[in-house]
Amino acid sequence: MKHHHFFINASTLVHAHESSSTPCPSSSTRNSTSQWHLSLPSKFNSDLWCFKNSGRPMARSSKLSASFVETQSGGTRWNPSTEQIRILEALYRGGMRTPSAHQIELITAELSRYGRIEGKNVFYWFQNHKARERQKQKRSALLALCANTTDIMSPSAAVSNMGKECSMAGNKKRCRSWNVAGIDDGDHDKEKSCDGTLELFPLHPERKDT
Amino acid sequence: MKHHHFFINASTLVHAHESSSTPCPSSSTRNSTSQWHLSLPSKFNSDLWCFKNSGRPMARSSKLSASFVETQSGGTRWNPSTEQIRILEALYRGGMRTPSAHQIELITAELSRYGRIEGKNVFYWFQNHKARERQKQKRSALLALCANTTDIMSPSAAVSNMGKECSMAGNKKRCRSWNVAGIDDGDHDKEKSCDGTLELFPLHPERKDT
DNA sequence: GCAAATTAATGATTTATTCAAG
DNA sequence: CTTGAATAAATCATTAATTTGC
Repeated sequence: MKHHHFFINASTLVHAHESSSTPCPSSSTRNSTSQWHLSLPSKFNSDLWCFKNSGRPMARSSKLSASFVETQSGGTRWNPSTEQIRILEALYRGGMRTPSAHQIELITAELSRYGRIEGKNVFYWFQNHKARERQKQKRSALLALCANTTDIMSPSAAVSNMGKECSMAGNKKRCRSWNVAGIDDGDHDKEKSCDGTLELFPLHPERKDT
Repeated sequence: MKHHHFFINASTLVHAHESSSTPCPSSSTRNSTSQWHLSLPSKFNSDLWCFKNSGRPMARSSKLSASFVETQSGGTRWNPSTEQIRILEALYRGGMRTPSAHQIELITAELSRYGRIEGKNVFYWFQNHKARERQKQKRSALLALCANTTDIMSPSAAVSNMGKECSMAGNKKRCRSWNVAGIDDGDHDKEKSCDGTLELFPLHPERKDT
């Protein structure tokens, strides 16, 4: 996980000619912001941010596999070149986390010199990278913490719980019971009282430490 | 699954009471609402919510600050366990923001099963968590705006623009452009340009493909 | 050595939150 | 209370690594 160097490059940059079919919609309706129901922030909704998968159908089904996909000009997902990755990581290290539309533009422009790339790729890259860095970090933190506070009773439970909110199977079903004010989870157990004041908890189902 | 684990604790409340040197007047005036200039809802004024640091003297003296104010039972400040955090966050997500005195009682009772905890810990946790969530959000909003306007190469424009809604005004000096709020990696390489506006890239150092 | 099979990474989408404006 | 804007978390899907049998 340390070294994601992809030896792709050159092949991808074909983009230029292949984009044949309506790069960004085109013709008439370039203002269609919803071609991607992606919940992109409005700032990304300008036609600049069409994000239409470079305009192709996406043919995600037929499994044309390796046959000629590798001509990736446009049929496959973005495959960042080493240069692109290097730059993106440098930006990330520099503190960039959620680039603005304009920044994405610039970045895309710059990175396009190293292979095909679109704004959405940059956008997603930061989203994913940020999330995964955090995840990585969190995990180690939790593990450390977990080691310290074994208060959960069984390490296994603790571990499994780490990521999930209260899926502690079996043992402590009392999880859903405190859903106080609003936003109900939907899993209505008998214990739920939702009135916020009373029976916030199962009221001492068991005890477990100190 | 959220992950804002704040290891808050009660340290903050120190200031509140120490200022007047009447920690929890208690004895006679239990109805004194102002012992904590914290804007505690009146409902917290019952003696139940004296928050007298668990009944100990509280060393109301000068600047008891962090020294030992939080010397809860053991001598250290509250250190929430993972379970406690998990539960508190679940409640927060469930919509709880400012639990009533009764709710705090219940929550404290429940959480005490996972480690030492007092009502004030719960109370302050919600105060802090709410505040920090808001802060975090506001900051990212500002940053986004900042990033947008200041963009990559015209700080001036940016500044003028952001005056309108970013209170960050003056003292924020417009952040380091991208440098978000979050968990900074800390591993900054030389390429960091931190001014965010200029030299996002080496600006075309060379070319290498196509 | 080479591919099919398997696993690990990571790009792309969807879903759930948050706060606060209306 | 409802809804808009924005983001983060969770998840889906595909590509690259790698393992394995020959």
